[in-house]
Amino acid sequence: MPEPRNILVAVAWPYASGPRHLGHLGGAYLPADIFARYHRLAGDNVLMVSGSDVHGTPITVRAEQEGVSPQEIVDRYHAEFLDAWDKVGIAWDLYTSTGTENHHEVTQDVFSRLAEGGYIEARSSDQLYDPEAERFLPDRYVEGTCPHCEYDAARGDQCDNCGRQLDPVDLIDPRSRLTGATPEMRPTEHYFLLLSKFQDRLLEWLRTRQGWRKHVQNMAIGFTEGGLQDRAITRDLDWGVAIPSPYDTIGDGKRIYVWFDAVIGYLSASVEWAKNSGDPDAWKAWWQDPDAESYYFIGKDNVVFHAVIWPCQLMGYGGLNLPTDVPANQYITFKGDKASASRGVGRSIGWYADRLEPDELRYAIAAILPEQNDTDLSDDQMIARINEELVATWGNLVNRVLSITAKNFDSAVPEPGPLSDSDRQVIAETDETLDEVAAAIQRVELRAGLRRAMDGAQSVNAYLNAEEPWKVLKVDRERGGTVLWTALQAISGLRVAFTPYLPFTSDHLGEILGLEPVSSWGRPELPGGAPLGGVQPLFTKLEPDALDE
RNA sequence: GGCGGCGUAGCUCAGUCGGUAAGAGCGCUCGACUCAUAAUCGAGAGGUCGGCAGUUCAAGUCUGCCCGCCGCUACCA
Repeated sequence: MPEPRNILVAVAWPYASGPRHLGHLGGAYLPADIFARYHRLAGDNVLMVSGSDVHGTPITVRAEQEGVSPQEIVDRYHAEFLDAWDKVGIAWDLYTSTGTENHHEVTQDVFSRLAEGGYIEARSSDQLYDPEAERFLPDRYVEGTCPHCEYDAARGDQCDNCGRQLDPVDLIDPRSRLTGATPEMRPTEHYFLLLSKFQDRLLEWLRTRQGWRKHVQNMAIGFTEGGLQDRAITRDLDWGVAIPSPYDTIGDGKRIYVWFDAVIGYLSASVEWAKNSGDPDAWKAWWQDPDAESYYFIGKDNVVFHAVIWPCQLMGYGGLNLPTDVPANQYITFKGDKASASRGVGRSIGWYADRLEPDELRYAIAAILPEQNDTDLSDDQMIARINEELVATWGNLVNRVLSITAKNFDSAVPEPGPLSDSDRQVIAETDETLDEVAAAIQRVELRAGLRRAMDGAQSVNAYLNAEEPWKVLKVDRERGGTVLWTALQAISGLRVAFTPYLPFTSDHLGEILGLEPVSSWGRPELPGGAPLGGVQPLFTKLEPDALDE
């Protein structure tokens, strides 16, 4: 057995400003879960963390629109996310939020350390100020008429009508979203992260990464080559992590802004997990041991934050591991449109989880993970994949073997006679399948891994068609029983290969076969004579209208 | 506008360093089987690899231009 590896599975922090949809599930949460489940079975020490991102202006804007506190918005969606992870089986070691005291402390520590290292400094700039509310306004708090399309409710950062990036000073007839007052420019002081100081080191690091997805590496290198600009990390807000002493002297009503603290969540969540585990230093095995590995599962819109800015923060802090890989996914689109909860494209994870068995949902998404390209998905395609691949190939294989065995051998594993070459070959192929699925998952080629497992199931179906045990049993009971014994061994192996993808039915199948939950990456042998549970389908075939509301 | 990614069979996608005759799954057609959730297995049809031009003995792969989609463009994260 190889030495266990310490593997940090860091998953994008969902923004608690609205429901998350299948694009998020396929972009980050499901691939991370598959990857983490595999490594746990392979005996590695996995720490998989994430949490709800509770800061940022979309949350405060929404709260003001609804007339509630930001915390109420956050609590609502945090609870929804927890429910979704439970239903879909996303098995976190810790799912927390950026609203914890621990997160604030860790963020402040990172801030202070970077400031001590000379990587953060205060600068003054002119910002829009609301004279009635007596506060500075983030871009999103300013609205007005878009200079491009004349849409009259364009936000200061972007026009929702024509989609263009805006600068709030370009807005025609700008007004404060708080009071309607006309904003004026006033000087204000903020802290800047001096990204420019990391430019050369970062570029050298990015250029030497091995095995990264091409689009991720190129995007990060291209962005960095364009010149890293120092970037403000505080805002005139009262919702966010407080600026730590002695740096809290640049004026009232300022907080550390969300993009700086959100990525720190990976570290703070690891620290929180360690505290909970009873060993407050336990997180160091994933962050300070140079042999530890870290994989960041995110969508492609987040590449710059995870492959450029977060590594800079880590370099500046010192002594912490940089990402081993950032296997960012592209997008799942729905009939060509990017999924977007705010635009009503693509329904929430919970909506699907209420209508599909969790493993059916997991299969439908895992089979089309957008690892290289944007991938289009529709409800009809999901149903077709579930029925025609998952149910027909894997579900039916299990069902047909268990059915014949139950009828002919009184629901027990048959005692095998001498094995033929074809018997040995099917079992050997199953073991190869396990190896190849493992290799694919380690390369974070999760679609390919699932495909390989399905190929394994097809091989066993072909073996059964060739051996025809239902005929053989009528003339040679021992030989027929040997074929079924062989098929059961193969199913036992394939079950393990499918476990990272289909954990619920893996457990169910284990109960039927009289096996413990899968705990290692290898094929458990089913001894002749072992009792089998009742025959029941692993999956239910879906009606064509199963997702029609 | 600038930077990056992508465009391959009806659908969803693989194609490494340029190299037999372009691949998979699903769908479709035909055949076999009838243990199994009308499931399974086998065979087959189906592609001017977005377009044009170029480099090369050889281009899906390299170069240029064009068309289309997506992301980033530093106050969404």
